[in-house]
Amino acid sequence: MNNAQIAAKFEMLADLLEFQGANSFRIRAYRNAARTIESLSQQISDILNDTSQKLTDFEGIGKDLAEKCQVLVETGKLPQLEDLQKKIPPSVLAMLRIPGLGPKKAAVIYKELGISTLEGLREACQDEKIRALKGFGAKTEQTILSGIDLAATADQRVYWAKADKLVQRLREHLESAKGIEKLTFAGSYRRGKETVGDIDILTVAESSNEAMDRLGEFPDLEEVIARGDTKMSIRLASNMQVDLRVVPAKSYGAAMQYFTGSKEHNVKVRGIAKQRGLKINEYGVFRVNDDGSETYVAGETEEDVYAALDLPCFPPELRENRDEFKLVETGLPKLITVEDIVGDMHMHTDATDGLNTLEEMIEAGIAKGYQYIAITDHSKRVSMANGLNAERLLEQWKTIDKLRNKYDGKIQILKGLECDILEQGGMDLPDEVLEQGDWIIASVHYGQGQPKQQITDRIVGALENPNVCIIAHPTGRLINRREPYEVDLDAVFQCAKENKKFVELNANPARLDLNDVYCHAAKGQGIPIGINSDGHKIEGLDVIRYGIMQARRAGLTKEDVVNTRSWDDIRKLLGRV
DNA sequence: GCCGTTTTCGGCCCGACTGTTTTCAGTCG
Repeated sequence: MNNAQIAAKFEMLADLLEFQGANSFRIRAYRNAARTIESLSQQISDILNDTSQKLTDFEGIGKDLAEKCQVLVETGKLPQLEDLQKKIPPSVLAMLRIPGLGPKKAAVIYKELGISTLEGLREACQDEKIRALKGFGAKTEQTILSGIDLAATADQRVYWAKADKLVQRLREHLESAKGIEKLTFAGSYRRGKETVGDIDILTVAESSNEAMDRLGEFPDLEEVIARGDTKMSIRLASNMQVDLRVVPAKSYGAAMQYFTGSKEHNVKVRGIAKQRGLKINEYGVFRVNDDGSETYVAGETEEDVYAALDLPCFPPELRENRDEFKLVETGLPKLITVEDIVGDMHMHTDATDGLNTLEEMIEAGIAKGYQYIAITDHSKRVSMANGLNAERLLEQWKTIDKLRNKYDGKIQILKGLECDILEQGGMDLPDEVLEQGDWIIASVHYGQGQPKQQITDRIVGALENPNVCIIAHPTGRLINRREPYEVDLDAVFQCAKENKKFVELNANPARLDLNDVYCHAAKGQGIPIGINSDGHKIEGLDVIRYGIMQARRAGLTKEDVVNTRSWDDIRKLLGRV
């Protein structure tokens, strides 16, 4: 049983306990543990087998949950969870996804009416049975009814890149309103998470009514969910929820801090404030006086808010309560920026499945101001993409030789290849061909469903090939679409380290592979990470910034990344000079 | 259920909005 599966069991247990009305802190403990487990770069099973480590060393995992992890790893089951599932049909949990219907109300519906499915709930609403329950009314019944269809799609999160397009439109729309003095998009969008579930907007405005009216005029609006004096929530036709908060200028920084999150980061910050006799909320930092009154200490800027707690202003990407508070002692890392990138080392041309010619891609690289690019078309196994055989590849490299004269002094053009790692293991093209290139990427495209050992052996084998420089998209995951393959990344990292090889952070917004947790782990091992576009057309080169966002979440600095260096320095890293 | 430089017990973040209430519980973020 892997970490994701263990975390899912704990989440399920938390859901069921919540439904039962259990102690809320106990429920939180399960959820915290699930989060911790999901962000571990090592498998729980490996930690259990390693006598030098204890599960209880990890935050949020105590004696009890460590034992439950062990039971899950050994048996794949959790007796406590199975007992609960016997009492509560899993289908009732679907009710919790209906906006406005939480565990308390759902429990009443289940207990009083015996309803356990969304269909049963729909019928009860239509028969006006829900409004008869204590604490319910006609309005609640209507909310539930119209929320049932939403429940199916409610927790769909969109790629950050897609959220960004929406944010730009919202920004333009709101900025044209009169009296909006400040405007920030907070939440997971600001933290640069790979996916975004809703949009949080924060403003300082002369009139909150005008700001809200303006949001109400947004063309994609489907419904206004709530609107009060300072807060408004709307749902767009795409089902995306947008929340707007209007705050006073002296609270703007505090509100930014508060609404940027993450929730877990803020819980920690609040705890630190409390230890110091301070209170922090979206309006500011306050000193709690002996008589119970409160004095405003800070709140105008985020820097002020953190400074009031003797904390540095954490970059939003680090605010996950992973290890950012521990980093304070040694100083926060200076996170990488788009400007640090001096080359792109993974792209395709129309020789295979790209849309633009070799020269067009080179010109695009020059337009980006890069020192170098690597042309890395597919190898022959990827027949669907018209992959290159030895003859066509060598022909392309000859052309590059000629183009190097033409573009001398403007950009370095590396002879590269994205060479397929074959299903049975081994590289798609022979070593005597590969060794004539500058930059060989190895990647898996076929046999993604193979067992862990087999697929790991293939990747490790590729890294041991002296011609290979880097593993592209090492887990193969596609966000929201395809799970990662069952690769043992510990073994991959170990091998990369021993052989002075690199791993890729593929910047395509659907891949972002490696993810933040594994990039952080690779950095910890001292393995350089290449952030590449995998562009299949000129505009495809623009995705680098999504990769940078992910890299920042992993705490990467310029020094951790391959293509912030000159090509000569990269060759040194590879031990080739 | 977790955690500890006041603590091994008694805390565990906190405010806005809605609906159903006559002062508050539930939900959400």
